Amino acid sequence: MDALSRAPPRRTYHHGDLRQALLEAGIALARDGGPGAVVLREATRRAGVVPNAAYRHFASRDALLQAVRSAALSALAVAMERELSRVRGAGAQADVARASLRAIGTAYLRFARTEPGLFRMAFSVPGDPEVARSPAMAGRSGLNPFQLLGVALDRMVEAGVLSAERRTGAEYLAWSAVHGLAMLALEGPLRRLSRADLRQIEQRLLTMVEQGL
Amino acid sequence: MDALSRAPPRRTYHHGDLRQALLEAGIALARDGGPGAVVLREATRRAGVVPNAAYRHFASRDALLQAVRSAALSALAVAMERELSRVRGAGAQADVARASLRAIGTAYLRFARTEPGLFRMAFSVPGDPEVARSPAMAGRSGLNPFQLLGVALDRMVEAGVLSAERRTGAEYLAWSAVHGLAMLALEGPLRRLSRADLRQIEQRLLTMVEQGL
DNA sequence: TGTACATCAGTGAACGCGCGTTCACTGATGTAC
DNA sequence: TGTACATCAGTGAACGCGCGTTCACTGATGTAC
Repeated sequence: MDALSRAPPRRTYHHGDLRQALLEAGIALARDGGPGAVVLREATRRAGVVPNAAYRHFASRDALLQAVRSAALSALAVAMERELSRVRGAGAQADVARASLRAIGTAYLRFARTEPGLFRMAFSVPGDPEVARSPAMAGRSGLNPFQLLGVALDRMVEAGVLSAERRTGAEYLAWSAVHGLAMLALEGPLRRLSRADLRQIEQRLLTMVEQGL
Repeated sequence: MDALSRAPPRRTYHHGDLRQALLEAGIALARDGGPGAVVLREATRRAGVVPNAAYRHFASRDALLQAVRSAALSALAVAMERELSRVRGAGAQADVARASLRAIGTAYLRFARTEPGLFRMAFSVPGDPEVARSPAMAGRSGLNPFQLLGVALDRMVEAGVLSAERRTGAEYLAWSAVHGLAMLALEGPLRRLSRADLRQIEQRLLTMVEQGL
């Protein structure tokens, strides 16, 4: 256990890229265990370094936490982009627009299911900037998850599927629905649902959003 | 500070109703601070009792936590019932049904806004039984929040506003939407929204659910 | 090419923290006769 | 009505835990001349 989590002894006095190593250790910790599992001392252990060495690279535990959170948001953005890329090419503009929104939602829900630790990291950490502009939180496109959702909604307006009036604040509505299901399934009362049932509900939820927006 | 949180010294050796006192202290702690703030030692301090005395009444910290969680769910149920009682009497069956569902949602969102600590207590605690039948989680009607939602949806079917087919699992969809908004507004990226903006989004969300179901 | 020295990135040891929980105890209460 | 004694509900003292963080340090690196 412990031996596995320790890095092999270094031959050099300097680490090389401790900051990156700590960040990666933090991400690994978040992955299985969520925010609470991101423990500074454990990250240094994994990097094969003495605890206080972390302070050369992060001002505090919270600074590390924020860095991991950015990475989690970025991973979500990438997952969304991947799902979006499967939509392109298909039929009429309206259909593409709708499918794009759905892809965003699908990716969000799948991310929550397959990376619960990172998902909680991304959204249930006191992270100060609401949805900051930092590229650290973005995907390849340079857009963060919230911005990707916004673009998808814009496309729906362009395609004439969503009125400009209803467009305003629509990200909050769509986001809420999808986020709520993710949370309830993750650590709420829907935890015990079978994966099949859950998937079905996910699809119905996305349909509800599509029709209700 | 500390003096305030300590109970006046007892005159009797026995407390009288320590279990209840600990539970109430736990609720107070949850109220401002959420689950993490429910600390066994602090609860005993407030009850004016030595830390380990708690173990006569709760097997562990987690047992206390679960009791507080039940109380939080019960409080939510009561809030829903209160909002529901304002609907009765009005017009056509269909309208009443729709208004009832909306009342449930409104109460849920308001509870999250006005009692954030209890809200988090109710839903982000590892509480084992998914939505248990325990009366400790219920309101005056004997129904817990989830069951109240179910009844409201049933009424919509009776009123012909919702098809039986779409009824199945509809609680998950409605619940998700409302829960997601509550969470995002509470500790997520929507935290900084003004209360007025938030209320407006809440209403739009409820409309989306109504139309999308 | 070689040396002096400032700067950087680690080490080693120690802190205080408050927590949940266990142990052996004692004061108070209520029940049987 | 009075007493003996089991049971109950508190006390007192102590534990180990792992954490984040601070301090004074030293080994390695790179830059100026």
